[in-house]
Amino acid sequence: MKPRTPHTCEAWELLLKFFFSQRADLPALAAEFDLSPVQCHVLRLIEPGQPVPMGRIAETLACDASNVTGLVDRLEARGLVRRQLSEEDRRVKALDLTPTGARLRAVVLERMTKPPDSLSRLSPSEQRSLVRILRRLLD
Amino acid sequence: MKPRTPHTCEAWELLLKFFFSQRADLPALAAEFDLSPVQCHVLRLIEPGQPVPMGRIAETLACDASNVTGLVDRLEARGLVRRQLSEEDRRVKALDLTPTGARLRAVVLERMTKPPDSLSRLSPSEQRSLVRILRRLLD
DNA sequence: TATTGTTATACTCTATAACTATA
DNA sequence: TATAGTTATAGAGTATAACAATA
Repeated sequence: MKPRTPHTCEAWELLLKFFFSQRADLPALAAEFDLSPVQCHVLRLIEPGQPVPMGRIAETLACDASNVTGLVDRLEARGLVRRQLSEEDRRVKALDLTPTGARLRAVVLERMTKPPDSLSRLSPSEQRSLVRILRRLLD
Repeated sequence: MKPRTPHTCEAWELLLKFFFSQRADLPALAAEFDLSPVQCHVLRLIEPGQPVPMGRIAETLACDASNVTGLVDRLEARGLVRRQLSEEDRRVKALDLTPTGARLRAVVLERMTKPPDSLSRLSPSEQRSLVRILRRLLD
């Protein structure tokens, strides 16, 4: 009896392999901006003008809330983010980008979203298929 | 004038999004075996019976060689890996798995390569396309 | 001289536990 | 009592620089 989805495991193995092959670039990329990979991640999570509660950052990073304190301390010391007290619930502190932070975020994202050469080498039709499949994957 | 590969950036954005959505699971997965994500990575890089020079680990991890010393110290203290002096070049120390390490590696890999549900939900033909494209990507 | 791995040092990331202020 | 964030503490990952042994 054949399994119903014989290619699932292979697809996952290939994705992992691709993931690991790209992973090595992230620290160097972050370092270009004097950021750690996690700091990049945090910057990415805050869209300008849309403050995010600190607890939500911890949740998305899947880390303890206490880490976010130090993480934000460092970003705030560099003038990239601001802590805002929430009106509704005064326990909550929401993070917003400073103008400097918003500019840096834009540059970092621009740099991060530059596709690797391997992707550019795919044919247009392969790229279209990949986009279609990834959209389904992320639903 | 249209760019030649209009879907490249979108494909990359989607891949990044997928990576980040999966990334959060790795620390928890590693923790199931009392390993850090990087320790998992190192275990993964050593195939049983095929010793790997420490320098090659540093290279693959894209980190400084000095980190590998401590990393391996901890794995060795747990009886998972062994340092072997190379015959040809006595400066080189090659890493090999102990029987315990080889067993743990197998279990970790088995667990890591279990595809996420989102992948299983793709149709067989979508999975075949994905595999084909990823193979090209990794060439 | 150059290279492999180690040591010393400093900083960041991470978790746990105890704490403060608010709900 | 419960929750959001902080502080204190400890362990692990990371880089730089100086070092030993070997090439």
